[in-house]
Amino acid sequence: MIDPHSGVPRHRQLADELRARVEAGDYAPGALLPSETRLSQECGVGRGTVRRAIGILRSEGLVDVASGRGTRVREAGAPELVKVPRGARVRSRMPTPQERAELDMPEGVPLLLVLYGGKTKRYAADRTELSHS
Amino acid sequence: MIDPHSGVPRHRQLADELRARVEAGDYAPGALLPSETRLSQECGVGRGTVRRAIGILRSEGLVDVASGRGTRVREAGAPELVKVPRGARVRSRMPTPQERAELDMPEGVPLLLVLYGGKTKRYAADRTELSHS
DNA sequence: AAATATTTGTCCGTATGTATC
DNA sequence: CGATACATACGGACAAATATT
Repeated sequence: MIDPHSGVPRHRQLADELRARVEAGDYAPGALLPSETRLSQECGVGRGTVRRAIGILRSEGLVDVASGRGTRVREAGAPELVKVPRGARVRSRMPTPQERAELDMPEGVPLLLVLYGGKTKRYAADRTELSHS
Repeated sequence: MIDPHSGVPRHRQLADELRARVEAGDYAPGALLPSETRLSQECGVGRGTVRRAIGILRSEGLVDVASGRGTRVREAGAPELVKVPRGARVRSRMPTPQERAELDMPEGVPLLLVLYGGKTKRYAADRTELSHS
């Protein structure tokens, strides 16, 4: 449960708790989490605190939140394999909102950047795996 | 400036505005952004709204917030080059809090995962560039 | 089809604590 | 010490999206 005097902020405690439940399979992929109001009541914290906790899981790419529907554990799809040419460089960073829109990426998912010959190719990291061969 | 009637939430408008200023070099890397109270006054929004906007930039890895000091544009350090063996696979995702601590990563920075021979090596994406040669 | 309930999204105001200058 | 600035947290109020009846 949440301990207000532990020194750890409550929204972090709650995020840790929910993350543990997800990783333990307590909430399966695709399953709905309890509503914000419910979690607020059951955990004895304000709704804003619940939203912050869920915001953390969102930015970690662990859950998907949809207005009016609720919060679901994100399902991991099999990644597409992309071959990278020899000598290419690979980096990673979070996408700009524009890139997110263009590649139709959910929140909390990083970009994979392949730099080669002065050009840069972008891939959504939740759908892509790079291989060099 | 911020238009309360544009349909776009104010904290998003402000985040877009600040991001644009950063990318335009208006706030240089290492420079301090205006304080939350200042932004709040100048933009005519609540301080909570300012904090949410800055929170977005934080999760994008664009700025660093330090208690009592202010909000700074993150400086991009020269990345270390890591060589990747042939046949290895590369993925990327956001780190768990534990991984963040172990690798001493700031917020909003993804992980680079190199999978090779059943093992997985982790790198902080803001300090690492992968190459195969 | 329509009304209602549920759930998330936004915004505000306020209060308290902690770190820095 | 005081002033400034960020961090956390709560509460209330609506709005918007979706689900349900």
